[in-house]
Amino acid sequence: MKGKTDYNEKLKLNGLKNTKHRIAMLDILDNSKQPIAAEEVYNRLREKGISINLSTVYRSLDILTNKNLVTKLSVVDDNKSLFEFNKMVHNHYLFCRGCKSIVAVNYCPLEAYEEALEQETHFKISGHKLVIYGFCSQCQKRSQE
Amino acid sequence: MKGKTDYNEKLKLNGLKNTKHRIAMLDILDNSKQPIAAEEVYNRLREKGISINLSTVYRSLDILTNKNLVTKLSVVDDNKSLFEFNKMVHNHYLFCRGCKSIVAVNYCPLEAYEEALEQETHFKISGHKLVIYGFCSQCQKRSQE
DNA sequence: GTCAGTGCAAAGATTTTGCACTTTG
DNA sequence: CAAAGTGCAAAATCTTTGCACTGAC
Repeated sequence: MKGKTDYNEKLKLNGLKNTKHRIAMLDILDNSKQPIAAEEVYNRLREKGISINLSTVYRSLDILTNKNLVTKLSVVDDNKSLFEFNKMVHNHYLFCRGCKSIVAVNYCPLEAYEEALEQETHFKISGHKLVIYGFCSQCQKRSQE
Repeated sequence: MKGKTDYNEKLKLNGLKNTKHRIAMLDILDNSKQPIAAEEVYNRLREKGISINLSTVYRSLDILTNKNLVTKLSVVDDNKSLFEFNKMVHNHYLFCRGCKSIVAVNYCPLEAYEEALEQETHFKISGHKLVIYGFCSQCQKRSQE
């Protein structure tokens, strides 16, 4: 468990004020096993006893995303944006079409690929999002029964 | 330019009726250089002089997606779903954060990666979506001026 | 004639915005 | 105190749904 001071500093470094809302949001995202939607962030704040408005959650997530403290992600099959703490560790996702759970995967095979693409297309590549779809082992079992 | 008969057959093969709406939709998607949103499909239908309702567009896109004639895609920075004709050629996308244009890229470096992942995670992988973000050469020039 | 497909209007879901008030630095 | 952050209500945007009508096979 990380100290609140860390979040405190991250905010300061990015020219943002230290409000209990934002610290709690970073804490929630940092300790979430999966990327979560704005409304889920909102619910978890409430569970922690923090009263906040949903529009504030959206606004803050937007700002945190722009400052790169948080990463925004979207998944087909689900018309909403998901957010996660930017751990500065590049990773990807396995999305289970059955139970809709998301698992992060660390290894990324795309670096060489991106270099080749830059040369070929003259794009200046800034990043990528990879989501892999399938069925987790539990959902496979379930469907066999 | 493909004959309408092709779309005709694709629909029939999937147990769908041949309506001018759907044939025109497949034609539009097939000849679009980029994945497009439902509303854009709707607009292009109108331009062709085909009167249709937006909800019908959504419903049909949904059905065509389920039948795998069409592929659904989502891009961060844009809270709507995009659709494209399923050319049965596996590809990926370069998304320009500047002009929001999308370019398809044919080569896919992920096959070996997926096999390794299946073994490691016991997921049954059914596919993936990869979007690479950056700035196209025109937008790079523009920002230097 | 039957069932899939469609139009229309209405509702649902997610996200954004304007404005007045509050809090942080 | 100034600027950033927030709450609230309202709107904007995207998508889905119920029901009655139409068209394909």
